[in-house]
Amino acid sequence: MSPLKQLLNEQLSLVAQSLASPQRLEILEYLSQTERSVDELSQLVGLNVANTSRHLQVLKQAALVIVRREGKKRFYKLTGNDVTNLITSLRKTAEIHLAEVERLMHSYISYKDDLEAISAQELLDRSKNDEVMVLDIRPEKEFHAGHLPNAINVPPNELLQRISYIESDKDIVAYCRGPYCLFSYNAVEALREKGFKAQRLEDGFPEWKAAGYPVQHT
Amino acid sequence: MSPLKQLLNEQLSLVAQSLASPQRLEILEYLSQTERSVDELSQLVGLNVANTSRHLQVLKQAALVIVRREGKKRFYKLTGNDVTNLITSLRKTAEIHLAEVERLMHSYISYKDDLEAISAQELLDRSKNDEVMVLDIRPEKEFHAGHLPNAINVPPNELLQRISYIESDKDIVAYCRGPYCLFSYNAVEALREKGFKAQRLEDGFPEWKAAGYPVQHT
DNA sequence: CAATAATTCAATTGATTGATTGAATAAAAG
DNA sequence: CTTTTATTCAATCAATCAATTGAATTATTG
Repeated sequence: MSPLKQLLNEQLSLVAQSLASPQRLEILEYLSQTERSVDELSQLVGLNVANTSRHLQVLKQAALVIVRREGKKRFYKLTGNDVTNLITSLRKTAEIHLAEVERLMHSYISYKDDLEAISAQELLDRSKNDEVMVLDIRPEKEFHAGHLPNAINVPPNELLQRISYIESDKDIVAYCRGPYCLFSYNAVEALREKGFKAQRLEDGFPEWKAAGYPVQHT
Repeated sequence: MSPLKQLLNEQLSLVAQSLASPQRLEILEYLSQTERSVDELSQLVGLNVANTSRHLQVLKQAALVIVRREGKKRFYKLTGNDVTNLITSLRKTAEIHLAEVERLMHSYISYKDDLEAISAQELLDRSKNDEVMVLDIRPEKEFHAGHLPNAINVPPNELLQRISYIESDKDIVAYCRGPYCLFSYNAVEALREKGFKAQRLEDGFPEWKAAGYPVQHT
């Protein structure tokens, strides 16, 4: 191997190494929604602060996250959309080729086949003609950190109450954190029971944003 | 972490783990050109056969490669274009954010800034009007496993002789194995010295193919 | 100075494990 | 039955080293 390739590949393998941990992948998942402080993350992923901090150092060294300081807290966020793309790419590859992943997806998300999803482009087209109502099924905080244009936030824990108030003759599209997030599945199921025409967005908010589609901040 | 996410992330981390090795990354680089037998690969990357075989098992377990048997030999190839995309994604992320990678790129490829490259889409547009001559600077074997439409193969070791025979008033675009391959840089440099108007294609053949652009087999 | 937030340190656990090689084995071809 | 090709096995060397935790430390705010 040429010395250049050797050195470059060592760097790449370092980045890959930083992704080779279920805990860190989960941290990145939370960060792909919005920036978070260390102790917020430590609660979300269920690790203690010291350990969480350690994992974040590893990700920082691989240049996947950066820190911002604000008062006593430090907020970590992804270094860019390309990080989301990288993880999406990793997921897609695993999903396509790893039988085990397919099996898992099906055993947990038996809807997957039934509720065929709408693509980002399709949603965008239909939105232009004001044909659809878009629901963001994520906690309020993540919604405010960025969401689809004209999306209405319905936090997952308020789903059932809120659905009763919905009045619309438009089709409904729901999305949430990403392909492995169950919020939007639950929402679509509940909406259909109420008689609405509802569909899931193929991917979640991070993928939408990373693909360069418009994002609104409210 | 929910049991589903836990299990899925364990699978993803397995795939990432398989990428966390300079040797395996190099193997994948060679496989992204065309399928290869074990001993062919072992020579290319400079590892003995047993060791190369072991690395290939790891990649196979991560579902990044598959084997085809033909007589006494076993040919390994990537499971799909998404694998190339995954590696491209990994590279892009490292390139954008890791200072070390940038430094390496610049110290070895000082041309990078000078010889600004042409994008895939741009090349395709200009090709339609028959404005450009496309050169494939890779070994003959890789060329025959697939190349850009109407590309002319100029193996790197024959570069200097072959250039003397080129007669053309069209602009020339050269490409090779990928962004870290130096063949096309050398070609462009040599061509310019001869007075041609020559440019590099931004990425190499694997990226072209993975992006879904047309591929020709000769 | 006290309280809060996060990092760093030292130590433990637990695990591996990861790359590598020579030798044995298997599978196919002639 | 021999040759070729690749896999698998057993063993070695080399590391690590990775995740985790409690305690000490640093930095900031009030």
